[in-house]
Formats: sequence, structure tokens, C-alpha cells
Amino acid sequence: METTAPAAKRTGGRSALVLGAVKRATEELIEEKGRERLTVPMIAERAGVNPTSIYRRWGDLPTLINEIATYRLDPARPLPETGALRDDLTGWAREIVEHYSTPVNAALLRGGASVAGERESDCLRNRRAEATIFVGRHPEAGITPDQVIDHLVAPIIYRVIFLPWSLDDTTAERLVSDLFDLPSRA
Amino acid sequence: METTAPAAKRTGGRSALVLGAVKRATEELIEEKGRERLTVPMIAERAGVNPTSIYRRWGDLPTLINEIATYRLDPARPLPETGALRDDLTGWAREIVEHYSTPVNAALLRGGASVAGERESDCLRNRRAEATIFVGRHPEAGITPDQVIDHLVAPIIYRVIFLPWSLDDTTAERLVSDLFDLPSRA
DNA sequence: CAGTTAAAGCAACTCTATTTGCATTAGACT
DNA sequence: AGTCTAATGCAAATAGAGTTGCTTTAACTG
Repeated sequence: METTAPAAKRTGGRSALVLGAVKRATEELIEEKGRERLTVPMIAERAGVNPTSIYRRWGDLPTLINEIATYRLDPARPLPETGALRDDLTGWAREIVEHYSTPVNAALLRGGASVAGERESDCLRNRRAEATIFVGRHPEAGITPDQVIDHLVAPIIYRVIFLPWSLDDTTAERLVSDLFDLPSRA
Repeated sequence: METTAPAAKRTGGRSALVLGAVKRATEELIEEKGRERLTVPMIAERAGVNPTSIYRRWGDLPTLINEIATYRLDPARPLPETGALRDDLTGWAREIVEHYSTPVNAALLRGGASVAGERESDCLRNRRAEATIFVGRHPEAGITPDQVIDHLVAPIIYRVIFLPWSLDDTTAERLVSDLFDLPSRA
């Protein structure tokens, strides 16, 4: 039986080159033309690769886009660890805002959005994992991963997608501030 | 010169029928197949309309989807007006959650997301207008439209798009509660 | 209740995405 | 090195999207 992944047999050399070229080409083109005007042959040409190779590897464009969107922000990068939850989250949120301020990444996110829900393709699942790490370090703060998602990640992502012009380098701090300081109101 | 809009000349009768049929067909199909596998000819067939008519009216699929996504939640519907901001927002948020719990509307939203940013196609602009009305009625609460967007609308939309299974009928209240009650923390 | 013409239909055509079978290249393993 | 075969390339075939010119229908106007 093969519950264990089929495991790609050839990962280096030419295959890796193609992979990289396709990835790069997709990123460039999605930024230039946007998700809606992107096609597989277009990517293939830019990558100097045969379209067939793309179809055979990924099956279709949505799959390709989703894969790239998911792993763009390195899941292995170091996370802020200042000792204070608020500072950790501020640094982290800043990084996310900055990341998605790049047109490439914003475009990829929108592409990811259009295929989300259909499969297990939540290209932001890594963000949730990271949020969990942060709050786990400071249980005394009484903040839940869900709250971080709802009040920090969600607003950023929402604005990236629908109101990109509204993002600036004060956004992260403002949101963290809301998260911690929203006073009780009558 | 025609800087002034061409202005549609025929709005009733057959035109209206086509419009309705196309709208309905698009909604059905985007739910069935998802944004990515939707095509104009497909819609035309389901609607019993000639593809040409769609191309000529809307130009392309993204435009069509965006238009439908924008006006799905009737902008003229009555808004909650209980006298208390918190209750208004709770009712409103509930309505939004319920709206997007329908697969059709969720799919349309994702479709809207994939074309957002590229044009003035913020299919959620009406939500912002509504938020402004609510906080405008209760300036004493000290809540801004931006905060409503960030902490109420954004989390809902985020979950609709990426984590649809996480929405339930407690979501709206939870978010409003966070918005009002998030205690100050160290 | 005509006349005008916007909007829809139709059909042939173009263009481009996607598929498929086969040949070629080159990773991985011995 | 040599073998096996996964992965790519190539090219022809298919399919379906989108375009265009023209015809027909029927919504508005007077």
C-alpha cells in the first residue's frame, strides 16, 4: 500500500530548474497581468518551458497558483520573539503587511482566494500556525489564536484583497493596538 | 464627444429577461463548479441565451461576476436600528454571516476577490457605507468605521473565503463581543 | 401604432488553451 | 559507468473560448 506519499523520483537537476523557472514566471506574470489574464502557455513561454510540463505537473492553473501562494512566505523563517506578546505580534503583523504590500504577493493572494474553500487550499494556514505559537508562549495574556486571526490577520488580508491602497506602515500597529486596547464601551 | 455615459436605452422586456437569466445561471454555476471552472459559453447555455449577448454586455467573465457579487446583498434593504450600536452591529453581522453562508454567495465573493484591486471592483464597498451609517448614529461610542471594517467585516469575509467551515451562528456575536469587550491587557 | 434602432440571435471564423502519443533527455540507483 | 525510467520536449490533434458581420426581434419614442 502507499499511504506514504508516492514520492517524486527526480527532484534535482533539470526538474528543479523547471520548477524554479515556472515559479518565477508565474510570479512575474501574475503581477503584470493579474490572475484573470494569466494562462499556462503564457507562463510556459516566459519560463522557457513546454506547456505540457506544467499541465502534467500541476494539472491546472489554479493548482499551480495556490501552491505558489501558499509557500511564498517562508514557513521556516524565524519569528519575532521579544518576550512580550504585543511586541511579537506587532513585528509579525508588520512583516505580513510588508509581505503583501508587494504586488506579486497581493496578486497571488487574490489568486489563492479564488480557489479557496473548494479544496483544502487555505493558503494562509501557516499564519494560523504561527498565531498559535505566539499566543502559546504567553497564555497569561488570555488571547486566543482565533482572536489573532480575526483581529490581526483577517483585517490585513481583507485590506490586501479589497482595499490595497489603504495599507500603510501604521496598519500593523493600529490593529495590534485595537486588539489589546479596545476599551469596554457602554 | 461621449464623456457622458452611453446610457442604456432598453431596460425592460427581453433585455430584462436576459439579464435575469444570465444572473441566475451565473449564480447557479459558480456554486456548482466554482469560479475557476466557469465559462461564458457555459452560462449562456444554462441561461438559454446567446454567448454573444453576454460578451457584448459585460465584455468578459470577471466583469460579470464582479457585478453580480457587488449587488447580491440588496443595498436598499432595511438596516437594523435598535437604538443601541452593539445590537445594530450584532444584527447586521448576523445578516452578513448568514448571507455568505450560502455557497452561492461565498463563491461569488471569492470570484470578486480574484478581480479586486485590479479595478475599482470592491464588491464590499456597500458594507463600508453601512458601517459608516451605524457608527454615525452613535458617535458617543467612539467606534470608527475602520474599526467596524477591521474587526467585524474583515474577520467574517476572511473566514468566508478561507475557512468557510468555521462560520456558525455564534460568529457574529463573538466578533461584536470582541469589538466591544476586548479588555485591556498588560 | 408606426418608425427607429438598441439589443439579441445566428453563423462562420479565429485564436488559443488543453490533450495525447511518441521521442528525447537526464536523474537516481546499483 | 550503465540501466531504468521519470520528467521534459515536441508536434499534431482537439476543443472550446472569444470575435465579427450580418440578420432579426422588439423596446422605447413621438
